[in-house]
This record gives sequence, structure tokens and C-alpha cells, in this order.
Amino acid sequence: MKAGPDISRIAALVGDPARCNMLTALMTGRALTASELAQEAGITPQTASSHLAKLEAGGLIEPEKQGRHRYYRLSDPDVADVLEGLQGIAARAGHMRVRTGPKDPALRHARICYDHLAGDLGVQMLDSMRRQKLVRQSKQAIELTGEGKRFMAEELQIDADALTHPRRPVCKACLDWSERRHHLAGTLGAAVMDRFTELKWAARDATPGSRVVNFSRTGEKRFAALFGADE
Amino acid sequence: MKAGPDISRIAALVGDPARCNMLTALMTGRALTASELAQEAGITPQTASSHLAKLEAGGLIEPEKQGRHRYYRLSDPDVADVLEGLQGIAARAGHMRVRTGPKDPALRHARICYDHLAGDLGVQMLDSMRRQKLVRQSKQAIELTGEGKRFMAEELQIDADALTHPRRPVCKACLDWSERRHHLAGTLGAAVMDRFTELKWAARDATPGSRVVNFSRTGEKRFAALFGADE
DNA sequence: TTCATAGTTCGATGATAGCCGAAGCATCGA
DNA sequence: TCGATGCTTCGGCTATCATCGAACTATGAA
Repeated sequence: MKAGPDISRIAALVGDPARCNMLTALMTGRALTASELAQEAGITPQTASSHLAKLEAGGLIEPEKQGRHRYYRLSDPDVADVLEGLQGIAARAGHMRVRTGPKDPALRHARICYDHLAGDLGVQMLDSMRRQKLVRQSKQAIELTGEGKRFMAEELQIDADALTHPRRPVCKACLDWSERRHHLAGTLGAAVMDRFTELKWAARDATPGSRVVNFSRTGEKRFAALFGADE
Repeated sequence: MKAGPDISRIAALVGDPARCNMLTALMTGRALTASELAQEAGITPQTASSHLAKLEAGGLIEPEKQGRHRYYRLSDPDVADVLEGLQGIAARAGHMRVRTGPKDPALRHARICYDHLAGDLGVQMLDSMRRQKLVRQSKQAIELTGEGKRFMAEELQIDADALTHPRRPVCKACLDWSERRHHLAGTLGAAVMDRFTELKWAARDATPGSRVVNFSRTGEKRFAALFGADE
């Protein structure tokens, strides 16, 4: 029949409203879980699962398994470009939509991911640790350096050697929900969060079920001194 | 639930195989009649009429009445750009039909993409510019180096500083339809193409609506001297 | 171990939309 | 005026596919 790559299959994937909602939700660059994408699209998890499988088969998104979660991200910047181009055309044609409420900013700033710190500050902490050469990271594997051990002992009174666990690594990179980068998990990540709580630098929000972590004023200051964004 | 323009309606238009065939047939830049498009898509005129009405309502194509014929063309170069982007994604995902890109070899060799050079030679030019360190490219962003500015001034009498534009970047990577790689777009891409025309190195094909670019013998030689494939 | 949560698979249902035959306009040439 | 051609509208048929309930797997928590 015709020559050339089969555009229509790809376009049809974007053409379904539910799938399109998922893709636009991913345009921020963040990786989202299957359930989050289901809610974003306003459909049940079963339906979402089917859609995600199709999008993956079409090469538009890529999965990353993380525990029992499955994070999805756009597989390539070109995909976002095409979506933007479509937005431009749609905008010109006057097909607009209604607006939605943004996510909880506090949740994005600092929250608990299982038992360790996540969000803006979590990502910032791991970034800073890399910059200060407290850890070496290659892909998912993170290792505490000698300097890192000293730092933990002196600044946070954490004995890294005591954190070994039969079934859990000391350091682990965990994909962040709001940022799309990694923060520190593992027994060290948990120990650091525990220490923050003990020192009253931070506390989990009182609201039952909330994952928000509130930093005290001095806590935020001390945190910045150890893991400041710049320098 | 989402903000922004409604992509999915537009994408759904492209998502139908029959409509998609029509759109790709229009990508050459020529305007085609309704019956020609029907034949191109392999459907009856009635069905084609319905599709064309939808594409027009979606702002993808524009009609031009001429006697009892109704010519359709892509309403905007942006539409062709999005289609090319989709081709790239589809090609990467391995959803090929028979072969890539346009059938016409001349169209594959050198053609106009909006206002800049595309096809074999377009891709070759950007490759060569990267090799000669005339530009720096990181993903989609391209930047002209100091050496690149000198090169443009000396070899092509183009003042790169005069090319800044409020709504258009000087350099931009544009995914090529036939080659699946990038060629140079932006005001610089347009200026270079203009210069080629002025120097009579190349000229757009005389056939109305054709996107083919014909290089003269000396033009091809000069082009090779500046942007040769090897070296 | 047992329970809870995240995600998937399966099957049935229902709505959407592509398709074509037939008929209806519109334009051209004679 | 007539007939021919290009294109559109209408109506009914059909196939596709998104959707969800229910049941199943896998991972983590107690």
C-alpha cells in the first residue's frame, strides 16, 4: 500500500482521551505510577493497565519497576516534542479544555517514601552527597565512600557499618515521585530520616495517612548547612 | 481534568488510517483534489468527503475551490512538522510499512522542509557542521559556536547575529522525514537555504507545490567542499 | 504465616465511528 | 437547456475498542 512508517498507529494511541491524559501528565518529565496515571485519566486501574501496555508497545513510554510500583515515563524527548506540536495545532483550532487543581506543594517539597525522605529535599540531599563525594553512584547502585562514613558519624552520629541488613542494601537509589530523579533509600536513608526526627529537625505530618514531612525552622537550616543546594 | 489544548481530538484525526494516508499524500506540499485523496486512501468518495470535512474542522487541512474541484492542502507547515515527528517515532518503534520516507528519490535527496533544507543533504550538512564544531548540539538545542559564526560570515556571507528573532530560534534540530535523523532548521537554516538559492547553487523545483530542491552541478560541488560527507 | 496494596488478565457490554449505496447539489461544456 | 462530472448528505450496517467487574499474581508489611 503506502510507503513510510505507520503514523496512524502511533497517532491513534495519542488519539484516545484517556491515553492522551496520561501522556500529557508525563510531559512534565516526571515518572508516574500506573495508579497515578489511572487517576489522572479518570479511569479504573484495569483500563489504565491496558492503555499503558499499548503505549509501551507503541514505544511512547517506558516502564521502570520499583518494588511493587511501576513507574512510567516518556520514552524519548521527541515524544514530548510531538505532543507539544499537537498542542500547538489544537490550540490554533480552538480546542481547549478545562483546568485542574495542582498537586499538594507540601507533598512535593518533603515527604516519606516508605521510611526515608523523598521530594525536593530528598533529591537535593542525594545530589549534595554526590557533589561532596560522600557517595559513589553508578545507575541504581550507590556506595558510601570513606569520607561519607566519616561525615555520617561526625555530623549525624550514624554508624554506617551497623546498618548492614541481610535483606536490604545500605544505600539504594529510589526513583522520586515528584521530581523525576533519585533520592536515597536503603537502611542509610531510613537511618538518616530517623535521625532527623530524633533531632526534631523534621516530623511526619499529624494528619493520619499523610506522607507530608514538615521541617522545623532550625531543622531546615541545619539540613541546608549539610546538604545545601549550591556550593 | 487536564489543562491545555485538547490534543486527543487532533491526534485521533491522524489516527485513522484513511485520513492518515490522505495527510501523508499532502506532505509533498502539493494540493490534491478530494477524489485524488480518496484514491490515495483507498476509499470511496463518500467516505473521503466525510473524512475531509473532519480534517478541515480540525484545522489540519484547508480547501481551495476551483471550478467543480476542491483542492486540499495542509493548512500549516506546523502540521507537516508534527507528521514528520510522528514518522520519526513510528520508525523508531519499528512500525514500518514498506520503506521509509517519500518514494521520490529526488525528494529524499534534497527538499524544502518549511523554509530550510531537508533530505539527505540536509542531514549531511548538520552532521558536517557538528564534525567541524561549527555547532554544539545537546538533544534538541543547537548553538552556533564562535567558529561557526566565522564560518558563516566568511564562506556564506551570513551574519549570524542578525538572525535573532523574537519567536523563532536561530538554530533548531528538525527530525528528518526520510532519514530519521536531524537536519538544521531555525532562522539560520532558512538563511543558509536562501543563500544557496541566491548563489544559484540550488533552486526549488519549478513544478508548482513541489518540495524538491535541485542542486546545480557547481552547487553540489561547492556544497560538498563546505559540508562534505567524509573528512 | 496472613493481610493489604499495586498491577494485570479475562470476559462481557455498549457506544463510537468508519464504511458504502443511493440520492441530492453544484459546476462545467455544449 | 441538457447531460456529465465532482463532491456532499443521508441512512443503515458492521467492526472496533474503550470500559468495568471479577478474579489472579506479585510485592511489601505485620
